[in-house]
Amino acid sequence: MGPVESDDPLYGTELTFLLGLAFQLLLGEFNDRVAEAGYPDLRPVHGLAFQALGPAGATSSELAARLGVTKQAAGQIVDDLERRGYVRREAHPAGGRRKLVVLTEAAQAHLAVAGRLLHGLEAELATRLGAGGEAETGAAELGRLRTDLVRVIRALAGTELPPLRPVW
Amino acid sequence: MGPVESDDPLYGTELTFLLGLAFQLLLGEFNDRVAEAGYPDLRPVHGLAFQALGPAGATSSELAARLGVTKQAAGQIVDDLERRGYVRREAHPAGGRRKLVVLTEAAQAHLAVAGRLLHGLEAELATRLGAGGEAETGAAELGRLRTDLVRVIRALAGTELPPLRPVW
DNA sequence: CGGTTGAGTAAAGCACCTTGACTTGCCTCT
DNA sequence: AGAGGCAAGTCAAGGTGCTTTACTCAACCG
Repeated sequence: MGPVESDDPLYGTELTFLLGLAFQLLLGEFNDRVAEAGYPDLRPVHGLAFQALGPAGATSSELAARLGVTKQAAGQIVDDLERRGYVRREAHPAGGRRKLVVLTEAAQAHLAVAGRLLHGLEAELATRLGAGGEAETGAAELGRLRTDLVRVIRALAGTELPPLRPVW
Repeated sequence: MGPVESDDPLYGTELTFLLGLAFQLLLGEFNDRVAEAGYPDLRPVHGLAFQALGPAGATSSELAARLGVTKQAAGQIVDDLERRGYVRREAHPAGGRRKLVVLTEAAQAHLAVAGRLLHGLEAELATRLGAGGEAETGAAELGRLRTDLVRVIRALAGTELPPLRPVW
């Protein structure tokens, strides 16, 4: 039988530290799998950009606001993704200097793959958690964790959520 | 009565995203308070360095290993902290080229303040969570969250924990 | 029409880290 | 003792990903 978590030295460490470590480990594992799945040079911010653009596309200034970066930084990200065939700049229906940045099929394929990988990873995690021999299933534990995290986020941020940014 | 979290649109988002957002919000709040408490230019990595050095001090190569960076980067951090009076380089008892990096009283005072701020923040969070009107107290919820996080971390990393690094 | 607004871009700077190359003190092996 | 190796520390250069500053260009509005 493994260590009981209340005996684990980790249990006494700061909540912030635990959150950071869990996030880092999960994101790192996800990123490794994304790389293995044929996207070695797509960083998490690229996936976030794909999500922020969405099926309808957006201008790069809108993208900047959604990612929480300057419009210059967003422009560089779009340049990079365009060069690699993940987005196109099209004429914007509203005219002006505006350009509509839209996802190519390559980006949509990546989104689908990334979604599968995320869910697969979470399912694996549930299995590993459930294998401890406790009465509770891993899936139930992850559901509870998710609920608690949502409550913490709402307590800290209210209804308006900030963009997820690289942490320090 | 506030929104029930299973109705919250956040509930459907990825676990990784929730972890990242919770971490970012909590760390950001902590960092703001550290700045207000008189340490406007101490970043989280500096606090981690203080913890990694500990009461006995360490060489900068040891510090590098504990922070998960190159020894050059650790050397720069030590240079910076030394210039600002938070650490001193002393002769190492084991001799050689080694130098023992030790905390000054300023750093120890900072560690004490940071510890108070972290615990205060967590206590506030517990109060806010408990104010929802549910049967469960905020402190109980945070204890459960902590337990779940420890289990997730152990499932992903095993017994050897990697250093906490900036995330992407 | 002149002025303002806002999207996009270009250039430079900066924070923070890496890789590469080197010096220096000690230890080991013959 | 002397040669070689090893590990700590340090210089120097490079690179990434962002910001700040400054500009151009298109539409709108009085």
